[in-house]
Amino acid sequence: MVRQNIKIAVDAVVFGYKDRNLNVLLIKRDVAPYRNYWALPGGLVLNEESLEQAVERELREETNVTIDYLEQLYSFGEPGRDPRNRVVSVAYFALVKPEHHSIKADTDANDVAWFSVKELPELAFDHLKILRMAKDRLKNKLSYEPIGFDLLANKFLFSDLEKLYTTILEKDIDRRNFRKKILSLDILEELDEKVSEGRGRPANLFKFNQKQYAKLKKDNFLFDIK
Amino acid sequence: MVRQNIKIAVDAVVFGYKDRNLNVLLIKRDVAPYRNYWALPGGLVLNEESLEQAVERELREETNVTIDYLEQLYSFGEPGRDPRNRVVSVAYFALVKPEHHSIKADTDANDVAWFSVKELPELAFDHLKILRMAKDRLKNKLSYEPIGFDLLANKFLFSDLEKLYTTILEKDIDRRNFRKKILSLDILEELDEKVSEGRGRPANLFKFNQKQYAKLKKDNFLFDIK
DNA sequence: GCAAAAGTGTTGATCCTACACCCATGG
DNA sequence: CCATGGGTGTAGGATCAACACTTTTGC
Repeated sequence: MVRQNIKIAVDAVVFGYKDRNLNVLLIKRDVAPYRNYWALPGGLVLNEESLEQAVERELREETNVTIDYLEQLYSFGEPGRDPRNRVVSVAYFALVKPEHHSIKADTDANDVAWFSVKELPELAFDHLKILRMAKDRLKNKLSYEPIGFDLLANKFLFSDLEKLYTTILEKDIDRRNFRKKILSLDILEELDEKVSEGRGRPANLFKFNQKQYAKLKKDNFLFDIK
Repeated sequence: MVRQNIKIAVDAVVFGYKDRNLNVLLIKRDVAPYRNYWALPGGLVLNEESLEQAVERELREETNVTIDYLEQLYSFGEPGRDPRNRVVSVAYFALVKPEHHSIKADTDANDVAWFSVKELPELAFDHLKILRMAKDRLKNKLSYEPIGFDLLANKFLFSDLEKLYTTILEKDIDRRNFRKKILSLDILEELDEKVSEGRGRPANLFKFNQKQYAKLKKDNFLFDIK
Protein backbone atom coordinates (compact mmCIF):
# COMPACT_ATOMS: atom_id res chain seq x y z
CA MET A 1 0.00 0.00 0.00
CA VAL A 2 1.26 3.41 -1.00
CA ARG A 3 1.86 5.90 1.77
CA GLN A 4 -0.66 8.72 1.82
CA ASN A 5 0.85 11.91 0.47
CA ILE A 6 -1.74 14.63 0.86
CA LYS A 7 -1.29 17.98 2.55
CA ILE A 8 -3.94 19.74 4.53
CA ALA A 9 -4.50 23.47 4.35
CA VAL A 10 -7.04 26.04 5.41
CA ASP A 11 -8.34 28.99 3.40
CA ALA A 12 -10.54 31.80 4.56
CA VAL A 13 -13.16 33.82 2.76
CA VAL A 14 -13.26 37.01 4.81
CA PHE A 15 -16.11 39.39 4.10
CA GLY A 16 -16.33 43.04 5.04
CA TYR A 17 -19.05 45.54 4.26
CA LYS A 18 -18.50 49.21 3.53
CA ASP A 19 -20.14 51.91 1.42
CA ARG A 20 -22.87 49.60 0.18
CA ASN A 21 -20.30 47.12 -1.02
CA LEU A 22 -19.59 43.58 -0.01
CA ASN A 23 -15.83 43.17 0.03
CA VAL A 24 -13.55 40.20 0.32
CA LEU A 25 -10.03 40.07 1.66
CA LEU A 26 -7.39 38.80 -0.76
CA ILE A 27 -3.64 38.45 -0.72
CA LYS A 28 -1.27 38.60 -3.63
CA ARG A 29 0.83 35.47 -3.89
CA ASP A 30 4.57 35.99 -4.06
CA VAL A 31 5.49 32.39 -4.74
CA ALA A 32 4.72 29.85 -7.42
CA PRO A 33 2.33 28.45 -8.38
CA TYR A 34 0.05 31.30 -9.38
CA ARG A 35 2.74 33.81 -8.52
CA ASN A 36 1.34 37.38 -8.56
CA TYR A 37 -2.24 36.12 -8.63
CA TRP A 38 -4.64 37.19 -5.92
CA ALA A 39 -5.79 34.40 -3.62
CA LEU A 40 -7.71 33.71 -0.46
CA PRO A 41 -5.60 33.98 2.67
CA GLY A 42 -4.63 30.56 3.99
CA GLY A 43 -1.92 27.98 4.17
CA LEU A 44 -0.87 24.60 5.48
CA VAL A 45 -2.04 23.46 8.89
CA LEU A 46 0.70 22.91 11.45
CA ASN A 47 0.99 19.56 13.17
CA GLU A 48 -0.17 20.69 16.58
CA GLU A 49 -2.80 23.31 15.88
CA SER A 50 -6.53 22.92 15.30
CA LEU A 51 -8.04 23.96 11.99
CA GLU A 52 -9.52 27.10 13.55
CA GLN A 53 -6.17 27.99 15.06
CA ALA A 54 -4.59 27.56 11.66
CA VAL A 55 -7.08 29.97 10.10
CA GLU A 56 -6.56 32.50 12.84
CA ARG A 57 -2.80 32.23 12.58
CA GLU A 58 -2.78 32.62 8.82
CA LEU A 59 -5.06 35.62 8.98
CA ARG A 60 -2.88 37.21 11.60
CA GLU A 61 0.30 36.55 9.66
CA GLU A 62 -0.96 37.46 6.22
CA THR A 63 -3.52 40.18 6.75
CA ASN A 64 -3.56 41.31 10.37
CA VAL A 65 -7.36 41.49 10.55
CA THR A 66 -9.39 40.62 13.62
CA ILE A 67 -12.25 38.29 12.85
CA ASP A 68 -15.71 38.85 14.30
CA TYR A 69 -17.39 35.70 13.06
CA LEU A 70 -15.88 32.43 11.89
CA GLU A 71 -17.38 29.16 10.76
CA GLN A 72 -16.32 26.27 8.64
CA LEU A 73 -17.53 26.46 5.05
CA TYR A 74 -16.59 23.34 3.11
CA SER A 75 -13.62 21.14 2.32
CA PHE A 76 -12.18 21.02 -1.16
CA GLY A 77 -10.19 17.97 -2.03
CA GLU A 78 -10.17 17.27 -5.75
CA PRO A 79 -6.84 15.81 -6.83
CA GLY A 80 -5.30 18.42 -9.10
CA ARG A 81 -6.76 21.52 -7.49
CA ASP A 82 -3.18 22.41 -6.62
CA PRO A 83 -0.94 21.76 -9.62
CA ARG A 84 2.02 20.63 -7.56
CA ASN A 85 1.01 18.54 -4.57
CA ARG A 86 -2.30 17.21 -3.59
CA VAL A 87 -3.79 19.55 -1.02
CA VAL A 88 -7.11 19.19 0.74
CA SER A 89 -8.23 22.59 1.89
CA VAL A 90 -10.76 23.22 4.62
CA ALA A 91 -12.34 26.56 3.75
CA TYR A 92 -13.66 28.91 6.39
CA PHE A 93 -16.18 31.69 6.22
CA ALA A 94 -15.44 34.86 8.18
CA LEU A 95 -17.02 38.24 8.82
CA VAL A 96 -15.29 41.41 9.93
CA LYS A 97 -16.85 44.52 11.41
CA PRO A 98 -15.80 47.90 10.01
CA GLU A 99 -13.93 48.57 13.26
CA HIS A 100 -11.56 45.81 12.20
CA HIS A 101 -11.18 46.53 8.50
CA SER A 102 -7.68 47.89 8.73
CA ILE A 103 -5.20 45.51 7.21
CA LYS A 104 -1.47 45.03 7.29
CA ALA A 105 0.52 47.88 5.81
CA ASP A 106 1.93 46.13 2.77
CA THR A 107 5.35 45.27 4.01
CA ASP A 108 6.89 44.36 0.68
CA ALA A 109 5.94 41.80 -1.89
CA ASN A 110 3.07 40.31 0.05
CA ASP A 111 0.15 42.57 -0.79
CA VAL A 112 -3.21 42.48 0.99
CA ALA A 113 -6.38 44.23 -0.12
CA TRP A 114 -10.14 44.39 0.05
CA PHE A 115 -11.92 43.77 -3.25
CA SER A 116 -15.55 44.33 -3.99
CA VAL A 117 -17.14 41.01 -4.85
CA LYS A 118 -18.42 42.81 -7.92
CA GLU A 119 -14.93 43.51 -9.26
CA LEU A 120 -12.74 40.57 -8.52
CA PRO A 121 -9.35 39.95 -10.05
CA GLU A 122 -8.54 36.53 -11.45
CA LEU A 123 -7.99 34.20 -8.53
CA ALA A 124 -5.46 31.45 -7.92
CA PHE A 125 -6.39 27.74 -7.71
CA ASP A 126 -10.12 27.02 -7.28
CA HIS A 127 -10.51 30.03 -5.05
CA LEU A 128 -13.25 31.55 -7.18
CA LYS A 129 -15.32 28.44 -6.60
CA ILE A 130 -14.73 28.70 -2.86
CA LEU A 131 -15.61 32.37 -2.88
CA ARG A 132 -18.85 31.69 -4.75
CA MET A 133 -19.82 29.10 -2.21
CA ALA A 134 -19.09 31.54 0.58
CA LYS A 135 -21.23 34.19 -1.07
CA ASP A 136 -24.10 31.73 -1.30
CA ARG A 137 -23.65 30.82 2.33
CA LEU A 138 -23.71 34.45 3.36
CA LYS A 139 -26.82 35.09 1.31
CA ASN A 140 -28.63 32.13 2.80
CA LYS A 141 -27.45 32.67 6.30
CA LEU A 142 -28.49 36.29 6.33
CA SER A 143 -32.09 35.10 6.13
CA TYR A 144 -32.13 32.80 9.08
CA GLU A 145 -29.38 33.95 11.40
CA PRO A 146 -28.54 37.44 12.61
CA ILE A 147 -25.04 37.47 11.17
CA GLY A 148 -25.52 40.74 9.31
CA PHE A 149 -24.62 42.46 12.56
CA ASP A 150 -21.11 41.06 12.31
CA LEU A 151 -20.65 43.15 9.18
CA LEU A 152 -21.87 46.37 10.77
CA ALA A 153 -20.34 48.64 13.38
CA ASN A 154 -21.52 48.04 16.93
CA LYS A 155 -23.75 51.08 16.63
CA PHE A 156 -25.51 51.37 13.31
CA LEU A 157 -28.36 53.12 11.59
CA PHE A 158 -31.43 51.21 10.60
CA SER A 159 -30.80 52.28 7.05
CA ASP A 160 -27.35 50.66 7.22
CA LEU A 161 -28.92 47.35 8.11
CA GLU A 162 -31.45 47.73 5.35
CA LYS A 163 -28.81 48.62 2.77
CA LEU A 164 -26.72 45.66 3.86
CA TYR A 165 -29.63 43.34 3.20
CA THR A 166 -30.46 44.87 -0.16
CA THR A 167 -26.81 44.76 -1.19
CA ILE A 168 -26.12 41.19 -0.21
CA LEU A 169 -29.47 39.70 -1.13
CA GLU A 170 -29.43 41.75 -4.33
CA LYS A 171 -33.07 42.67 -4.14
CA ASP A 172 -35.21 45.55 -2.99
CA ILE A 173 -36.73 45.59 0.44
CA ASP A 174 -39.79 47.46 1.61
CA ARG A 175 -38.45 49.86 4.21
CA ARG A 176 -41.54 49.86 6.41
CA ASN A 177 -42.08 46.12 6.40
CA PHE A 178 -38.41 45.45 7.02
CA ARG A 179 -38.24 47.77 10.02
CA LYS A 180 -41.45 46.36 11.44
CA LYS A 181 -40.23 42.80 11.14
CA ILE A 182 -36.76 43.36 12.56
CA LEU A 183 -38.07 45.43 15.45
CA SER A 184 -40.71 42.81 16.22
CA LEU A 185 -37.94 40.27 16.77
CA ASP A 186 -36.92 42.26 19.79
CA ILE A 187 -33.20 41.79 19.31
CA LEU A 188 -32.26 45.42 18.74
CA GLU A 189 -31.63 48.04 21.33
CA GLU A 190 -32.57 51.53 20.25
CA LEU A 191 -29.95 53.92 21.56
CA ASP A 192 -30.66 57.42 22.69
CA GLU A 193 -28.22 58.81 20.17
CA LYS A 194 -28.90 60.43 16.88
CA VAL A 195 -26.52 60.85 14.05
CA SER A 196 -26.78 63.24 11.18
CA GLU A 197 -25.24 61.77 8.08
CA GLY A 198 -24.49 64.88 6.05
CA ARG A 199 -27.96 65.93 4.95
CA GLY A 200 -31.42 64.73 5.81
CA ARG A 201 -33.13 64.08 9.08
CA PRO A 202 -30.79 62.66 11.73
CA ALA A 203 -31.31 58.98 12.42
CA ASN A 204 -31.32 56.92 15.54
CA LEU A 205 -28.54 54.49 16.34
CA PHE A 206 -29.22 50.86 17.15
CA LYS A 207 -27.27 48.07 18.75
CA PHE A 208 -27.68 44.33 18.30
CA ASN A 209 -28.63 42.78 21.62
CA GLN A 210 -26.62 39.57 21.64
CA LYS A 211 -27.84 38.44 25.05
CA GLN A 212 -31.46 38.92 24.16
CA TYR A 213 -30.92 36.92 20.98
CA ALA A 214 -29.22 34.11 22.87
CA LYS A 215 -32.16 33.99 25.25
CA LEU A 216 -34.74 33.88 22.47
CA LYS A 217 -32.77 31.26 20.60
CA LYS A 218 -32.91 28.93 23.57
CA ASP A 219 -36.70 29.13 23.38
CA ASN A 220 -36.71 27.92 19.79
CA PHE A 221 -37.23 31.38 18.42
CA LEU A 222 -36.75 31.63 14.67
CA PHE A 223 -34.86 34.49 13.07
CA ASP A 224 -36.30 34.68 9.59
CA ILE A 225 -35.85 37.66 7.32
CA LYS A 226 -36.59 37.39 3.65
CA MET B 1 10.06 24.20 9.54
CA VAL B 2 8.67 20.84 10.55
CA ARG B 3 7.20 18.71 7.81
CA GLN B 4 3.44 18.39 8.00
CA ASN B 5 2.42 15.01 9.33
CA ILE B 6 -1.34 14.84 9.18
CA LYS B 7 -3.45 12.16 7.54
CA ILE B 8 -6.70 12.76 5.79
CA ALA B 9 -9.68 10.43 6.08
CA VAL B 10 -13.35 10.36 5.26
CA ASP B 11 -16.19 9.06 7.42
CA ALA B 12 -19.80 8.58 6.49
CA VAL B 13 -22.96 8.87 8.50
CA VAL B 14 -25.36 6.70 6.54
CA PHE B 15 -29.01 6.91 7.49
CA GLY B 16 -31.74 4.44 6.66
CA TYR B 17 -35.38 4.48 7.66
CA LYS B 18 -37.45 1.41 8.46
CA ASP B 19 -40.36 0.54 10.73
CA ARG B 20 -40.68 4.06 12.06
CA ASN B 21 -37.04 4.06 13.06
CA LEU B 22 -34.15 6.15 11.91
CA ASN B 23 -31.15 3.87 11.61
CA VAL B 24 -27.48 4.46 11.11
CA LEU B 25 -24.94 2.16 9.54
CA LEU B 26 -21.99 1.19 11.76
CA ILE B 27 -19.04 -1.15 11.47
CA LYS B 28 -17.27 -2.96 14.22
CA ARG B 29 -13.58 -2.15 14.28
CA ASP B 30 -11.23 -5.13 14.20
CA VAL B 31 -8.02 -3.17 14.72
CA ALA B 32 -6.66 -0.89 17.41
CA PRO B 33 -7.35 1.79 18.47
CA TYR B 34 -10.93 1.26 19.66
CA ARG B 35 -10.76 -2.41 18.70
CA ASN B 36 -14.23 -4.00 18.92
CA TYR B 37 -15.95 -0.64 19.19
CA TRP B 38 -18.57 0.32 16.68
CA ALA B 39 -17.64 3.20 14.39
CA LEU B 40 -18.76 5.11 11.34
CA PRO B 41 -17.62 3.54 8.08
CA GLY B 42 -14.65 5.38 6.63
CA GLY B 43 -10.90 5.39 6.22
CA LEU B 44 -7.91 7.14 4.76
CA VAL B 45 -8.18 8.86 1.41
CA LEU B 46 -5.99 7.44 -1.33
CA ASN B 47 -3.56 9.70 -3.16
CA GLU B 48 -5.41 9.76 -6.44
CA GLU B 49 -9.07 9.68 -5.52
CA SER B 50 -11.45 12.52 -4.71
CA LEU B 51 -13.05 12.73 -1.29
CA GLU B 52 -16.37 11.52 -2.66
CA GLN B 53 -14.68 8.60 -4.37
CA ALA B 54 -13.02 7.73 -1.08
CA VAL B 55 -16.38 7.66 0.69
CA GLU B 56 -17.93 5.55 -2.02
CA ARG B 57 -15.01 3.13 -2.01
CA GLU B 58 -15.02 2.74 1.75
CA LEU B 59 -18.75 2.14 1.82
CA ARG B 60 -18.44 -0.43 -0.90
CA GLU B 61 -15.56 -2.20 0.81
CA GLU B 62 -16.89 -2.09 4.34
CA THR B 63 -20.64 -2.27 4.04
CA ASN B 64 -21.67 -2.96 0.47
CA VAL B 65 -24.55 -0.47 0.52
CA THR B 66 -25.60 1.65 -2.43
CA ILE B 67 -26.01 5.29 -1.52
CA ASP B 68 -28.99 7.30 -2.73
CA TYR B 69 -27.96 10.72 -1.47
CA LEU B 70 -24.54 12.01 -0.48
CA GLU B 71 -23.30 15.38 0.67
CA GLN B 72 -20.40 16.68 2.66
CA LEU B 73 -21.18 17.27 6.31
CA TYR B 74 -18.22 18.82 8.11
CA SER B 75 -14.50 18.35 8.64
CA PHE B 76 -13.16 17.35 12.01
CA GLY B 77 -9.56 18.16 12.68
CA GLU B 78 -8.83 18.57 16.38
CA PRO B 79 -5.35 17.31 17.18
CA GLY B 80 -5.89 14.30 19.42
CA ARG B 81 -9.19 13.09 18.00
CA ASP B 82 -7.28 10.00 16.91
CA PRO B 83 -5.04 8.83 19.75
CA ARG B 84 -2.24 7.66 17.48
CA ASN B 85 -1.70 9.96 14.52
CA ARG B 86 -3.24 13.25 13.71
CA VAL B 87 -6.10 12.65 11.30
CA VAL B 88 -8.37 15.23 9.75
CA SER B 89 -11.61 13.58 8.77
CA VAL B 90 -14.04 14.94 6.22
CA ALA B 91 -17.40 13.58 7.26
CA TYR B 92 -20.17 12.87 4.79
CA PHE B 93 -23.89 12.60 5.18
CA ALA B 94 -25.66 9.85 3.26
CA LEU B 95 -29.17 8.50 2.80
CA VAL B 96 -30.17 5.05 1.65
CA LYS B 97 -33.53 3.89 0.36
CA PRO B 98 -35.01 0.68 1.76
CA GLU B 99 -34.32 -1.00 -1.58
CA HIS B 100 -30.64 -0.66 -0.72
CA HIS B 101 -30.65 -1.54 2.96
CA SER B 102 -29.09 -4.94 2.54
CA ILE B 103 -25.55 -4.97 3.83
CA LYS B 104 -22.55 -7.20 3.49
CA ALA B 105 -23.05 -10.67 4.93
CA ASP B 106 -20.64 -10.49 7.84
CA THR B 107 -17.66 -12.24 6.41
CA ASP B 108 -15.82 -12.76 9.68
CA ALA B 109 -14.48 -10.28 12.18
CA ASN B 110 -15.57 -7.18 10.35
CA ASP B 111 -19.18 -6.75 11.41
CA VAL B 112 -21.63 -4.31 9.83
CA ALA B 113 -25.06 -3.42 11.17
CA TRP B 114 -27.89 -0.94 11.25
CA PHE B 115 -28.52 0.65 14.63
CA SER B 116 -31.49 2.72 15.65
CA VAL B 117 -30.30 6.20 16.52
CA LYS B 118 -32.27 5.70 19.72
CA GLU B 119 -30.15 2.75 20.84
CA LEU B 120 -26.60 3.39 19.88
CA PRO B 121 -23.60 1.46 21.17
CA GLU B 122 -20.59 3.34 22.43
CA LEU B 123 -18.76 4.71 19.42
CA ALA B 124 -15.06 4.99 18.57
CA PHE B 125 -13.22 8.33 18.33
CA ASP B 126 -15.42 11.43 18.14
CA HIS B 127 -17.94 9.57 16.01
CA LEU B 128 -20.81 10.31 18.36
CA LYS B 129 -20.20 14.01 17.85
CA ILE B 130 -20.20 13.51 14.08
CA LEU B 131 -23.37 11.47 14.24
CA ARG B 132 -25.10 14.13 16.30
CA MET B 133 -24.20 16.75 13.77
CA ALA B 134 -25.52 14.56 10.98
CA LYS B 135 -28.79 14.07 12.85
CA ASP B 136 -29.15 17.82 13.20
CA ARG B 137 -28.43 18.27 9.53
CA LEU B 138 -31.04 15.70 8.60
CA LYS B 139 -33.60 17.32 10.85
CA ASN B 140 -32.98 20.76 9.42
CA LYS B 141 -32.72 19.64 5.86
CA LEU B 142 -35.97 17.74 5.98
CA SER B 143 -37.73 21.07 6.37
CA TYR B 144 -36.37 22.84 3.37
CA GLU B 145 -35.32 20.17 0.91
CA PRO B 146 -37.18 17.11 -0.27
CA ILE B 147 -34.60 14.64 0.95
CA GLY B 148 -37.08 12.55 2.91
CA PHE B 149 -37.80 10.77 -0.33
CA ASP B 150 -34.28 9.36 -0.35
CA LEU B 151 -35.19 7.45 2.79
CA LEU B 152 -38.40 5.98 1.36
CA ALA B 153 -39.02 3.36 -1.29
CA ASN B 154 -39.68 4.70 -4.76
CA LYS B 155 -43.36 4.02 -4.25
CA PHE B 156 -44.62 4.93 -0.83
CA LEU B 157 -47.78 5.58 1.12
CA PHE B 158 -48.64 9.04 2.26
CA SER B 159 -48.69 7.75 5.78
CA ASP B 160 -45.10 6.56 5.36
CA LEU B 161 -44.01 10.06 4.51
CA GLU B 162 -45.93 11.45 7.43
CA LYS B 163 -44.47 8.93 9.85
CA LEU B 164 -41.00 9.66 8.57
CA TYR B 165 -41.46 13.33 9.34
CA THR B 166 -42.90 12.70 12.78
CA THR B 167 -40.12 10.24 13.58
CA ILE B 168 -37.22 12.38 12.48
CA LEU B 169 -38.55 15.74 13.57
CA GLU B 170 -39.74 14.14 16.81
CA LYS B 171 -43.01 15.97 16.88
CA ASP B 172 -46.61 15.41 15.93
CA ILE B 173 -47.97 16.51 12.60
CA ASP B 174 -51.55 17.25 11.67
CA ARG B 175 -52.39 14.67 9.05
CA ARG B 176 -54.77 16.85 7.07
CA ASN B 177 -52.59 19.95 7.02
CA PHE B 178 -49.51 17.93 6.15
CA ARG B 179 -51.16 16.22 3.21
CA LYS B 180 -52.60 19.49 1.96
CA LYS B 181 -49.26 21.22 2.09
CA ILE B 182 -47.23 18.46 0.47
CA LEU B 183 -49.77 17.95 -2.28
CA SER B 184 -49.94 21.68 -2.95
CA LEU B 185 -46.22 21.64 -3.73
CA ASP B 186 -47.04 19.56 -6.75
CA ILE B 187 -43.99 17.32 -6.53
CA LEU B 188 -45.76 14.02 -5.93
CA GLU B 189 -47.27 11.76 -8.49
CA GLU B 190 -50.30 9.84 -7.29
CA LEU B 191 -50.12 6.33 -8.70
CA ASP B 192 -53.11 4.30 -9.67
CA GLU B 193 -52.12 1.56 -7.28
CA LYS B 194 -53.51 0.75 -3.91
CA VAL B 195 -51.89 -1.26 -1.22
CA SER B 196 -53.52 -2.88 1.73
CA GLU B 197 -51.23 -2.94 4.73
CA GLY B 198 -52.67 -5.75 6.82
CA ARG B 199 -55.79 -4.15 8.20
CA GLY B 200 -57.53 -0.87 7.50
CA ARG B 201 -58.54 0.83 4.31
CA PRO B 202 -56.07 0.31 1.47
CA ALA B 203 -53.98 3.37 0.66
CA ASN B 204 -52.80 4.93 -2.53
CA LEU B 205 -49.16 4.81 -3.57
CA PHE B 206 -47.21 7.94 -4.43
CA LYS B 207 -43.98 8.68 -6.23
CA PHE B 208 -41.67 11.66 -5.83
CA ASN B 209 -41.50 13.54 -9.11
CA GLN B 210 -37.83 14.49 -9.34
CA LYS B 211 -38.15 16.23 -12.68
CA GLN B 212 -41.03 18.35 -11.55
CA TYR B 213 -39.09 19.34 -8.46
CA ALA B 214 -36.03 20.29 -10.51
CA LYS B 215 -38.22 22.45 -12.71
CA LEU B 216 -39.85 24.22 -9.77
CA LYS B 217 -36.52 24.73 -8.07
CA LYS B 218 -35.19 26.60 -11.09
CA ASP B 219 -38.05 29.05 -10.66
CA ASN B 220 -37.01 29.83 -7.11
CA PHE B 221 -39.66 27.65 -5.64
CA LEU B 222 -39.26 27.01 -1.93
CA PHE B 223 -39.75 23.61 -0.38
CA ASP B 224 -40.71 24.36 3.19
CA ILE B 225 -42.30 21.83 5.48
CA LYS B 226 -42.49 22.42 9.19
C1' DG C 1 -69.92 -5.59 13.24
C1' DC C 2 -65.80 -3.85 14.94
C1' DA C 3 -61.07 -2.50 14.76
C1' DA C 4 -57.76 -0.18 12.08
C1' DA C 5 -55.95 2.96 8.98
C1' DA C 6 -57.18 6.28 4.93
C1' DG C 7 -59.22 10.15 3.26
C1' DT C 8 -61.20 14.69 3.42
C1' DG C 9 -62.96 20.95 4.45
C1' DT C 10 -63.86 24.86 7.01
C1' DT C 11 -63.00 28.67 9.95
C1' DG C 12 -60.59 32.12 12.63
C1' DA C 13 -56.14 33.86 13.59
C1' DT C 14 -51.87 35.29 11.99
C1' DC C 15 -48.65 36.95 8.92
C1' DC C 16 -47.26 39.09 4.60
C1' DT C 17 -47.43 42.55 1.05
C1' DA C 18 -48.30 46.64 -1.07
C1' DC C 19 -48.48 51.25 -0.69
C1' DA C 20 -47.58 57.28 0.36
C1' DC C 21 -47.09 61.03 3.20
C1' DC C 22 -44.96 63.96 6.80
C1' DC C 23 -40.65 65.09 9.56
C1' DA C 24 -36.09 66.91 10.71
C1' DT C 25 -32.12 68.59 9.21
C1' DG C 26 -28.18 71.01 6.09
C1' DG C 27 -27.19 73.91 2.62
C1' DC D 1 -37.17 76.79 0.58
C1' DC D 2 -35.59 72.74 -1.28
C1' DA D 3 -33.16 68.48 -1.31
C1' DT D 4 -32.19 64.54 1.31
C1' DG D 5 -32.87 60.79 3.97
C1' DG D 6 -35.80 59.22 8.38
C1' DG D 7 -39.88 57.68 10.31
C1' DT D 8 -44.55 55.78 10.36
C1' DG D 9 -50.01 52.71 9.62
C1' DT D 10 -53.49 50.26 7.25
C1' DA D 11 -56.11 47.08 4.60
C1' DG D 12 -56.67 42.97 1.72
C1' DG D 13 -54.81 38.59 0.63
C1' DA D 14 -52.41 34.49 1.72
C1' DT D 15 -51.10 31.12 4.74
C1' DC D 16 -51.35 28.45 9.01
C1' DA D 17 -53.37 25.91 12.86
C1' DA D 18 -56.93 23.65 14.90
C1' DC D 19 -60.37 20.53 14.61
C1' DA D 20 -63.85 15.27 13.66
C1' DC D 21 -66.29 12.42 10.88
C1' DT D 22 -66.82 9.08 7.00
C1' DT D 23 -64.79 5.29 4.10
C1' DT D 24 -62.76 0.93 3.12
C1' DT D 25 -60.87 -2.98 4.21
C1' DG D 26 -59.49 -7.57 7.27
C1' DC D 27 -60.83 -10.40 10.73
